[in-house]
Amino acid sequence: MPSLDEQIALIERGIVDCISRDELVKKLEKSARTGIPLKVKAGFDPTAPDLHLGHTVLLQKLKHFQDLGHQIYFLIGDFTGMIGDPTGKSETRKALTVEQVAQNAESYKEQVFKILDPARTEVVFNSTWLGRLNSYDMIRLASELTVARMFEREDFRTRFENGKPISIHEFLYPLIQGYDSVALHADVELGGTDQLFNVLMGRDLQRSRGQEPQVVLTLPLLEGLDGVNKMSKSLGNYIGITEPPDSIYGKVLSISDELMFRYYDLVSDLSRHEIAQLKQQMEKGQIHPKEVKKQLARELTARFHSPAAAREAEENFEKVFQQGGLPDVIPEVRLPASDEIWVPQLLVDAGLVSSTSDGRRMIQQGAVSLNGEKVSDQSTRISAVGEVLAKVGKRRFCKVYFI
RNA sequence: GGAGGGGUUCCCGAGUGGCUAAAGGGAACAGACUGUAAAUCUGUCGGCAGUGCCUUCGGAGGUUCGAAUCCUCCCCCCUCCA
Repeated sequence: MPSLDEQIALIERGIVDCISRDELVKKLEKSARTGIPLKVKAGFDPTAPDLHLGHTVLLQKLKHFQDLGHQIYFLIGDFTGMIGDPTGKSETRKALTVEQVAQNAESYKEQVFKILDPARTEVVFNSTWLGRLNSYDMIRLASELTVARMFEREDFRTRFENGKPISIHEFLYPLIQGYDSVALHADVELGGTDQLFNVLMGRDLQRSRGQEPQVVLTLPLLEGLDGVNKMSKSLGNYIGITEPPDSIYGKVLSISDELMFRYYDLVSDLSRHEIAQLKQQMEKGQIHPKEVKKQLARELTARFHSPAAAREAEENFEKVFQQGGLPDVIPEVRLPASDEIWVPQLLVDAGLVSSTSDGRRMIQQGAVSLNGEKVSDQSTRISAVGEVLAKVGKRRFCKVYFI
């Protein structure tokens, strides 16, 4: 077991808020003394079982606690998932069925254990205790806080001020999340900085029910590939941890140089010292920025796949994008043979463009080639026999077999 | 319950009878450039065998030669008053 100072240093790496540090120290001391591990909780939304790099910031921190011998509660918010979130502010979410939740949970486990140690992770569902609350319990829970307190949360306040709808039940979400901490007797809760309000709610409720309040740690939100918005599936600016090696590698390499160091800070296993060194060498011109980025891409690809897969992804990338070659794996499509086929139609059938109009546009823009020959006339027809390699833009390929 | 405001193409948002497939911005895609799928610049951005036709402006009807724009009913959202 590392010393208390070492433990705290590890825990504090990369975090934004720690409320409060004194309490954290006391809990760690007590745990060391009694040999009872701390209960560390983090909640996840059951509607999106595709974890992305942004989630791993939090998972890495959970891993730190695990490495220090503490107990992780990986909480799946299936109760709220089954109710659905009808705010409609982003996409309207549909309520999930019991089967879907179970399925998603399995998918979660598969992904999460790429990072966490299954032996020290308890996957829990908040429907276990929330499903047992009756109306009376819910109203009593709701009586424990005020509307004014709710408006402390920026999201609610701005939506209200901008005339955007807020459903009553949205006020219940922070309460429910806080109640989870009560039910689990959580010692520590982790969340993104956007969750600060919600996780603090757990402290209030624990206190009002005579429990020792949990320590709250918040982690920065990882920016998505655009470098501006937070990484999220709905914005499409994410790197999913189950994506194929080529895709992970390529996406990492596509980020800006500035964002690259943000990623290093938040998701790399390198020490702060090593990162600072890389940065310095790059600024001095001793290392090319691209090399620094490749290193990150290799590290992350290897983490979610394997070092071998990372090497292969790198070779593929260089082949395709630096030398304009072809990737090893090209999607294949079989189409019925015929005398001739209009090229835009071929592109639609091959799934390379969404409509023949789109296909014509691509041809106009000089983006289409067949067997390496650029197609310049949008009325081009080819005989539909044998096979043809169709390419749209730099990275949309399809091998078409006419049968 | 009363009064007022609003629902536009993937998103935000302009548009009050024809010149509007609908400004502008964002996203996305393509081309150039580049160490990169970054940045920048340029272009494209409803569908269709095609410069013509079809579908689109919350929904359904109606007025008109012609409607996102006018009328009727309905659905949804917001604000204020009660």
